[in-house]
Amino acid sequence: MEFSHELEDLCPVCGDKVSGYHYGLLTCESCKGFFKRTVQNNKRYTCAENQTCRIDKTQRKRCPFCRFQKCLNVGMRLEAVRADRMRGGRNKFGPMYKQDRALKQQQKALIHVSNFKLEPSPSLAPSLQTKSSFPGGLSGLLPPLTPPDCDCVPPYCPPSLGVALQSHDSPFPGQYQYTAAPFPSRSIKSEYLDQYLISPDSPPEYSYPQGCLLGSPQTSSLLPALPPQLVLNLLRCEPDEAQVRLKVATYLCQEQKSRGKQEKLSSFRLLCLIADQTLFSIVDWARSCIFFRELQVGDQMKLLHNCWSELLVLDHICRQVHHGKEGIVLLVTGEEVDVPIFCQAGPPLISLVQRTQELVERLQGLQMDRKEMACFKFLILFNPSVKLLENQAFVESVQEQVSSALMEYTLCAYPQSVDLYSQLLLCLPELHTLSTQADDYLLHKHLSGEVPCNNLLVEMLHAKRATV
DNA sequence: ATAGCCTTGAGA
DNA sequence: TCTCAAGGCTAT
Repeated sequence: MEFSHELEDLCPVCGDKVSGYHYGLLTCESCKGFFKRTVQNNKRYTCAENQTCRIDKTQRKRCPFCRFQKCLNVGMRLEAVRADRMRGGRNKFGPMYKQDRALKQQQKALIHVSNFKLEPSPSLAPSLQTKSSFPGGLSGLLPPLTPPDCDCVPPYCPPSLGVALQSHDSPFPGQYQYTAAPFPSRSIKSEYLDQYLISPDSPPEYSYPQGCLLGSPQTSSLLPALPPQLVLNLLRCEPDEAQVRLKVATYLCQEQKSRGKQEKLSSFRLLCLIADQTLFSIVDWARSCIFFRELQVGDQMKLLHNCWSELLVLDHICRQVHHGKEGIVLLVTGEEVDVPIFCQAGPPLISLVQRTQELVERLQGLQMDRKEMACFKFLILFNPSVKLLENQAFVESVQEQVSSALMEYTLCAYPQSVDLYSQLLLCLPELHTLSTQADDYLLHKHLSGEVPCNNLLVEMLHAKRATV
C-alpha cells in the first residue's frame, strides 16, 4: 500500500525524502545535517518574522530558527548528538529504532492485507480517489483473502458510552496487547524532558535559546526553559496515533469481513465507522486522563456528551496540522484523500470541509505544537458551563489550571510571540462552530437513514440533542 | 551554511 | 560479517 510508504518517506521537519533514523526519528539527510551542525556548534538563531515560518523543502534554508524549533517539536533528540564526536557504532536509541521499525512493519502488513479503500458511492463521490496506488482500486473495504490478523479480533458489540466508561477493558477486549510503548515521535521529546527533569545534573549539550522568565520552580535556576509540568503531564496522556490507526484498521477489516463480499459500504458509511472508532479512542483517552479519571461516571458522561464532536473535530484537525499537505486530508487510518473529493458530496459538506481546512491553516500558521494540542483537548473537555455537574468546581479549576499552564508554556517556548496564547484561544470558538455544524450535518444524515445504526456516534448525537 | 555522499565502528 | 546511524568531507 503506497500511502504507508509515502507517510514513512517524508521528513517530519521539511517533507523531503527520509534517509533513515537520525537523532531519534526518521528524517531527511539535510535536516539530519542541520540538526547536527546546530547542536555541535551550539548555534543560536533568531527569527526575522514572528517564529511561525513554514518549513518545507524549498523554504527550509530561510529561517534556521524555525527549522530548529521544528526539529525539536517533532522530537529530534539533542542527546543523540555526541559530545565526544565519536564516529560509528550504536547508541542507546538502537533498540527503539528497531521497535519502531517493527511496529511500522506490523501496521503495513495489516493495512496491506486488509487492503481497505474508500469506495466511490454514486450518491456521494462518483470518482472518489485516494493517494493510494490502486489503479481505479477503490474496491471496497475487504480483502478477498481473510487476513490472519482479523481472526483474533472479537466480534463487535454495540457500543454504549456508559459501558465504555465503566468497563476497564478496551472496546476490543484482548485484541492487541502492546507490551512496550511504541515509538511515536511526539512522545520522544516529553520522555527526554521528563528524564531531564529527573536528572538536571546532566543537562544536554544544547540549551533552549531563551530562558523562561516565569517563576515556576523548575525554571527558576539556570535550567533551560522547560514546559510547565502540567503540560508535560497532559502530553503524556496523549494516545499513540499508530495504535489508534491499527485499532481502527483492524475494526474496519473485521466489520467488512462480517459484512460479506456483496454488501459493500458506501464512502459515507465508511467515514461514519471511522469516526465511530475514533470516538471510542477519544473516550478511552478521556477515561485514562489525569483529572478526568477522578470524576464520577455521571460527570464524565455529561462532559463527554457535551464535547465529543468538538474533540472529534479537534482530533481531525491535529492530524491535518501535523500532516501539513495542502489539499489533502489524512484520515486516522493513514489514508490520504484529496479535499475536492469531499466537495462532491454537496454544499453542507463543502462548507464544513472548507472551514475545517481554513482552521487547519490558521493553526499551521501559528505552528501549533503537540503540547498546545494536548492542552486544547483538556480545555474543551473540562467545560464548567456544562449543566448539572456534580463537581462543577473541580471542572472549573482544571480548566483554569490548564489554561494558565498553556499560557506559561507559550510564553516560555515562544517568547517572541507574546500574543500566541490569545491567538490560539481565539481559535476555540471556530472549533465549536465547526463541531456544531458537523453535528447538524450528521443529524441530517442520520434522519435520512444514512448513518449506520448501533453506533456510538448516533448515541452521542441523541444524548447531546436531549440535553440542549 | 547547506546537503549529498563518504567513513567509521558497536552491536546483532 | 553485516547493518546502519553516528560524524566527516566537500562542491555548491
